[in-house]
Formats: sequence, C-alpha cells, structure tokens
Amino acid sequence: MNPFDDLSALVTAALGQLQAQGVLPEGQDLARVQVEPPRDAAHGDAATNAALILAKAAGAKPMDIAAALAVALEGAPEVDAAVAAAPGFVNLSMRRSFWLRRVPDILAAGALYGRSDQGGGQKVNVEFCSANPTGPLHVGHARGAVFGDALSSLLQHVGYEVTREYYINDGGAQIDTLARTIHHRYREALGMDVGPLPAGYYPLAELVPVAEAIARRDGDRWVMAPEEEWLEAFGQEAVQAMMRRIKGDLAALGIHHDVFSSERRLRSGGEVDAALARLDEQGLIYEGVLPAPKGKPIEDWEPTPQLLFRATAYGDDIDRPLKRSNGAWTYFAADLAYHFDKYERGFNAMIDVLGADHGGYVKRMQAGVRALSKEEARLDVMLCQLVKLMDGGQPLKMSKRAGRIVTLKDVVDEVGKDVFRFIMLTRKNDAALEFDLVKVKEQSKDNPVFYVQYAHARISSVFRNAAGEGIETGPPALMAADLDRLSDPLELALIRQAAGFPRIVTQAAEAREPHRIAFFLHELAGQFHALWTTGKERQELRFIVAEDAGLTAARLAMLAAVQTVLAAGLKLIGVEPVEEMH
RNA sequence: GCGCCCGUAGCUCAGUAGGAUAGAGCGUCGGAUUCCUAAUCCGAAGGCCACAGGUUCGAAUCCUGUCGGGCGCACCA
Repeated sequence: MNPFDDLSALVTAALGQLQAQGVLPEGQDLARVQVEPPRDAAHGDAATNAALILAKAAGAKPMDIAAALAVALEGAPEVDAAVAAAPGFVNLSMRRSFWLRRVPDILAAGALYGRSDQGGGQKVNVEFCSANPTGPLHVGHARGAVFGDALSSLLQHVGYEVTREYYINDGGAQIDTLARTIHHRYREALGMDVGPLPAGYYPLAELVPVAEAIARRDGDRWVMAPEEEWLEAFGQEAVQAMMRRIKGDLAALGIHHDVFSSERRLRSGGEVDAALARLDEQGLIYEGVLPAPKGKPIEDWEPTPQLLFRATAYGDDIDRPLKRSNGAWTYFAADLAYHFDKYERGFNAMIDVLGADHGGYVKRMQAGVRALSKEEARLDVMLCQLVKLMDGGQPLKMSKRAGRIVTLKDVVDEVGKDVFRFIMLTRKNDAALEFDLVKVKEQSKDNPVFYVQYAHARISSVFRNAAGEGIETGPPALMAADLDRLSDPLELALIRQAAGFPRIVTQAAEAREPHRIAFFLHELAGQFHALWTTGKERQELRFIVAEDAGLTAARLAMLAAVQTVLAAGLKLIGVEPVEEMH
C-alpha cells in the first residue's frame, strides 16, 4: 500500500545483488538505509542513502557503491532511471505506471487507506483530558483533548488496539469544597439568607440546579446536619453534574472516551494498598525525610518523616512522598494505583497526555510504572504546551475570580468543531500555541481547515457536474478507467502526493505527532487547487473533457482518489469533509 | 539553584527519526475570473535556522556551553 515500502524492497533487492556479486560484504546492517522522497523533486521520486551508510563497512568509496547500486536498480521493474549523485545518493525515477496504479489502490481502500498493522494489535491505553471535575472545560484542556483523540485515531489506523481513557480526579480535598459549595447553594435554595459565596468556593452555575434538586428531594434535613453526614454524598452529586457537563463539552468536539476511571473508587477500593504492596515487596518503599525543596522557600516547611517511594531507583531526581502528614494518600499514590490498574487490565503500553504544567510529574510516574510492572509496561507522556489565549492581539488572562473563563463550549459554539480541532493540530504538541479569539472568529475564512475542506468540496462539485452531463461516475466506471491517459506532470505530482499518505500516517503514528496529518492535508489540497486553476488557463487540463470520455474517466478516477485521501486524513483528525462550501 | 520544553522570514508556525539549493500561511508588492465554486491560483521581496564550540561524508536536526522565553521544583490536583 505504501509506495515507499515497494521502493525499499527494490533497494534491498538491489543491495542483495551487490552482495552476491561481491561488491558489498554479506551481513550488513541495513537498519539505517532509507528510501525517501527527495526534498527537491528534480532528484526524482525517491532517493536512498544506502551507499553512504554502507561505504565504511565495505571499505569502498560511497560514489563507487552508489554507481554500482544505480546499475543494479536500473534493471529493476518499473524503474525509469537510477543515477548516483554526490556524495553518494542514488536517485530513483519510476515509470508512470508505478504511480498510476496507486489510484485504484486508493479507491479500493477508501477510508481505510493508509491503514497498516505496524501496531500488531498491541493494546495501548491513551489517557487524555483528565480535567478536574470542578468546572467546565476551557480552551487549555481542549488542546490535550483534541491531541489525545487524534493520536488515538492515528494509532488505531496503524493497527493498535486503543482505549481512550479519562481519569476523574474525584478523590481530593477539592471535592470537599465542591460539596460545601453545594451545601451553601442548597441552603440558598431553601430561601435562607446565606450571604455571598465564601472565598474559595466554586461559583459554578451548574451547581445551583444540583442543590435545588436536593432541596426539593430532602427538604431541610441537611441544614443543621454535621458535615460528615452529607459531605461525601453532596460531593458525588456535584462530580456527576460536572462530568455530565464535561462529557457534553467533549461530545461537541466529537470526542468520546471508552473508559472513565474514578480516583475515589481506587482509593476506597483498596487498590492503593495493592499497588504499594507490590512496590514494598521490591523494597521500594521506606520511611524517610526529604531534603528541603530548593526553589521558593516554604514558610512552614519542617523536616518530617514520610512514607516514600524510591523513585530514584528508576531515574527520578528525588524519592516521592506517598502519604500526607494528615495520613491520607497523596495524589501520586492514587495515580500509582491507577497506572497499576491499567497494567493489570493488560496495557503494557500507556500514553498520558498532560499539560506542560505537569512536566515535573513525568519522571516519577514513569518510574512508578516501570517498578509496578517490573519493567514490562512502558509509560509515555506527551506534554501539550499551554494555550496562549489572545484577544485581538492582547494576551487574555483567565481568572476564575473575575469570571473571565473562556470555556471550550463558548469557543466551539462560535467557530465550530472543525475549525477548532484543526487549529489545535496546526502546532506541534510541545510548542506553545497562540489562540486568538478575535482572529479565529473574524478571519475564519483564512483558516487552513477551509482550504482543505474546499478542495474536498470542489471535487464533489466536479462529480456533480459530471453526473449532470450524463457521465458515469460510479466506482465501477472509475476503477475501469484507463489511467494511462494521465500524463501531465501536474497530474502525476498530485497522485504522488496522495499516494504519500500511508507513509505520513506511519511516521505520524511512530512520532506520535498527529499534526503531521493536518500539514499533509494542507499540502495535498494545495496541489489540487493549483491543478484546478491551471485548468482555467489551459483548457486541455480541465477535468471534464466533453469530447474525450476516456480522458475524463481517468481524471475523475484521479480526483476520486485525491478526495478519498482528503476524507481519510480529515477523519483521522476528526474533521468533517464537506460536499460544498456555503 | 536544579529539571523539562521552546528559540527558524515582519507575524504565526512546518521542516518528513542526520541528507542535496531551509518551506508554508498571514502580512507587503505585482498579476490571473466568458469557462468544473476566486473561501482559489501565479509571481516578487523577505533568513548568520538565538550564539559559540564539538561529533561526521553531511547538522536547523545529535552532544557541550552561553544567552533569551515558558513550565515545574515536600505533605495540591
């Protein structure tokens, strides 16, 4: 399916010939040999560095090997030309047929184009967007959400069995505050004069109906009741309400998690003890005193003995506390239990998508996973840099107190999920992303997502016109088209680009960089638009040629292939292809 | 002070696991629409890839150091 796999096979075969001829020694390591598209199209369809890699071990000059390799490749099927180039590349040009037969490949594969089994069905757990249930999602959360979702799709496409997972942080002190906020609203709902919301409580509109419902259901029975009697129940009602909101926000982005795990259930279910026992048996837990932290001085710091995890045994900088001075497990202890739980559910590959402000957390968690799984499982952490929210070129500071929270829902309602998702993927995850509310709204026509969707829509338009002229446009007609009629360099370049999709998918998945899909689609759309406009200047390049049904069929097949790749790529990043713009 | 991330065109950013003459969008300037959607296309200008060393056939990419920016640095999540 991937043309460059075919080309790699050609090069490997040619190298085998050279070995048989004694030009190259046997048993060379070919791992570093690459066959990739050259940056400069004038160098042909592909270039290999084989001669440069193998020269030293062979004790020969790179150019000599390259020359021999070029001769061997000249004899390979579908090779039009193979030439050695300084300092030792071999440039390959393929016959037209090599590229033309990608068109039926693409048409046959449809939305599955680019799929591979490189993952071998391995189970991967992708945890992303585990925002605290203490408020609606904001724009910063959404970056990790879009990234995690697109990465999951990408990994599925290359043959991993992916589980999208959300960790609900419903076990900490913040939930108690949430519960007290409910209690305050509850007394308010009963008509009591409760005064303004105390400092530190959550001024969330979502909590009011929750409190009102309790008031209707239970009357005043909790008003004077001691906190222990209602704290947990109120907290859980609040969490459920917030999670409904969060799930709704995510659904508006087209994101659906497979599994929601509760921190509270881990804590109460004895799983923390189980995980720590596992560490204890390896001698990785001890009672100790940590040195004073280096950074800002902490006023009430005093050296106290704590239960510690020996994270330094696995590369962390210091050992990490498991228990707080009040006796409760730390967040880290619960998270250890959570990741142990993932391991026990069969995940040896875990990916956590976190905000960059959690960067300091990575080493200890990776240490924990290695220890808990006894080196069987591996945790990768993808950090998403924070979103710099701008408002017409001015930085926008978000402040819960001032009520200036830009919620995800507000933005998505305004610009739509497709624009939002695409923008989130037009930056590498570890680079800061500038998100200007004004620009995104006002200049949405300049947004790259429209550029790509427009290409898709234009192709749909061609098919509508073709059908209107009575031209057969169904799959059988397209598959039967004589593609040899396609000969213009612009057409072949377009097919080459479309056929590059499987390679991009593979690389994006390996590098875990879904943004590469977005950039690829932009390029493909650009080549298509260029060809379209050329048809305005050169009549003979128009897609529908009234007097030549064979040529028209070939061009329609080509367009169908391009549209298929556009749709497949957009699907991977969760953006809708459209039939027409409006 | 320590750790992680970033530094590429005026601006926002790519740069295909080290490849050949570093790219795109926006902005600026100049062109293209009887004709499949101009939400498009073509061209021009614009660069000491932060800086200095190193590794090698080859470095924006890897290593070391410096400068600049972001994030983090017991018992929060």
